[in-house]
Amino acid sequence: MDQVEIFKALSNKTRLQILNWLKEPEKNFPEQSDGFANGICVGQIQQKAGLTQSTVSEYLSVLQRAGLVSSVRKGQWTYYKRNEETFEILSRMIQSDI
Amino acid sequence: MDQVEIFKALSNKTRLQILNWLKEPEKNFPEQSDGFANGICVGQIQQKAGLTQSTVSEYLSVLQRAGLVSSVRKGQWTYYKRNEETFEILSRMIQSDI
DNA sequence: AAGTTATATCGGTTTTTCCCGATATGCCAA
DNA sequence: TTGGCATATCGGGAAAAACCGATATAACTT
Repeated sequence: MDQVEIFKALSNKTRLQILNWLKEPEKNFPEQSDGFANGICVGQIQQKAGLTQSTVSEYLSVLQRAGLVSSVRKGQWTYYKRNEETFEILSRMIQSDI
Repeated sequence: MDQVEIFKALSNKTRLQILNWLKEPEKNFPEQSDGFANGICVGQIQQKAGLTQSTVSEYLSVLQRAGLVSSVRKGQWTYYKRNEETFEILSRMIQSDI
């Protein structure tokens, strides 16, 4: 739980948007046809973000290293979803630690 | 209340330390002889941070632009203190917005 | 007015971040 | 096993951040 790493991950407009989109996958990624239980795959996120595939892939691993999302590989797809526990811890950390 | 600006301000170890020191001014800045009501002056913070005066001054204005601290000028000193309201808003923002 | 002290700002070097295109890897299908 | 698709990684150019030393400003002192 590296504070600086978390705040760096959150210091980017696109990454904040991605996290926000992942709060309501059904609403924000209606194109995804294979359910939402695993999360959302990189391609869907990339399309919505309007940045290149490499950039979005990199952004997602920044978020993952910070513990803000988790990923599952299924076949050729990697699905990302929010890790709500980290947000709760972070919120409490701001109230008590920082 | 610019989210990215706040998170950038928090993305630095020294700045996080400064915010933490300012939680308990009496404990962390016992050298300050003129009371704590106004906050802590730049020189005290600089000494504790071990960075140059210009760097610490710059850091404090980064924190101020993000709304995390406020400052008062008194004579030749500028006193900084935490702006607790921003931390509360931030904590809630993480629970609901982000 | 001239000197001293506290802070802010300016100009610069080094490191980090942003974002890209190209390439590698992993998985599936024919 | 060849080809295609999804994702990851690599190398790099441009912009921003992390510092610094030098200088400016502002206020106080004598």
